[in-house]
Amino acid sequence: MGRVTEQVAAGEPGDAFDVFSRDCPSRLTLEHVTGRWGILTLSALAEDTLRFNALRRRVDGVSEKMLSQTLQALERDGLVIREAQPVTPPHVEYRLSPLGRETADRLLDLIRLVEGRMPEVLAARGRYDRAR
Amino acid sequence: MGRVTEQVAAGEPGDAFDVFSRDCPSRLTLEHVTGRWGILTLSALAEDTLRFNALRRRVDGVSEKMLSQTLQALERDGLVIREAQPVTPPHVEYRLSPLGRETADRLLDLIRLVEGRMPEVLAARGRYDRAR
DNA sequence: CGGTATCCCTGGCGATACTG
DNA sequence: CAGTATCGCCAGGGATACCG
Repeated sequence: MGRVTEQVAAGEPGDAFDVFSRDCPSRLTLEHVTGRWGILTLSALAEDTLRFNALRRRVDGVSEKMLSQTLQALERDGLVIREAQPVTPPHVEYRLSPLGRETADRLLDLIRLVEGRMPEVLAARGRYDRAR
Repeated sequence: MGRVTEQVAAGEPGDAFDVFSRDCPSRLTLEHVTGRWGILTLSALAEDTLRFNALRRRVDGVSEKMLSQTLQALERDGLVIREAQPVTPPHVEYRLSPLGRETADRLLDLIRLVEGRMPEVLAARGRYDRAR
């Protein structure tokens, strides 16, 4: 189930890029998307097209360097589109590509679930910690 | 939008745990879930209840230490249930809690999307790299 | 404004060895 | 089998300074 090594049956195209195998490129992309700053960046851009510093304010705690790196990785993977207008002062906007939007939708689903169930999580933590 | 600091309006319970703010506990849980090994562990357990070493084999590349740490964090957050039978040799099974299953479902959605769109991603990378 | 370059250091992580 | 303990590396990431 899901462990195709050589060729892919037509109709199951996903199996060619199985994230469960160590050096599949899909694992790297998944890490860009679900990384500490990637997930928050994509989710922020799902709400709005944003400029660099606006994004930096929205993603609380991210450094300039990490935001820059994150955006570059996401742009390279084709999830984020960078639009620079050659004016002074510079004006650069970041927005989601169609694929970026589909990805962000999934991430938002996940975030909403986690946020909404935090009371349950906190209760579980209490029980776990008390048990030792 | 989404930035409640003190109290929550009834009917918008998610906003109490906004992942966008730096020290919200939900951000930590989200990192456990979407972390490098967390996402793969949860996804593996979505297919099957698994024992430690079976899990280790399924999540290609994970070390014993990291798998152990990952499982502890997920158990503490109430996403994974650890069931130990006191026999020799030890027999321990890991499975998803109801919340763990809901979470894993979202992760699988995301994984399937990324896996299925890798050709698109790879093409974007090619374009990006050629442009410099 | 929108970044890149540099420095520096912590802690994430792998490797190895050991235990019940 | 199912882990814990210990060590040590190096890359992820923060802080700061600087550039177009």
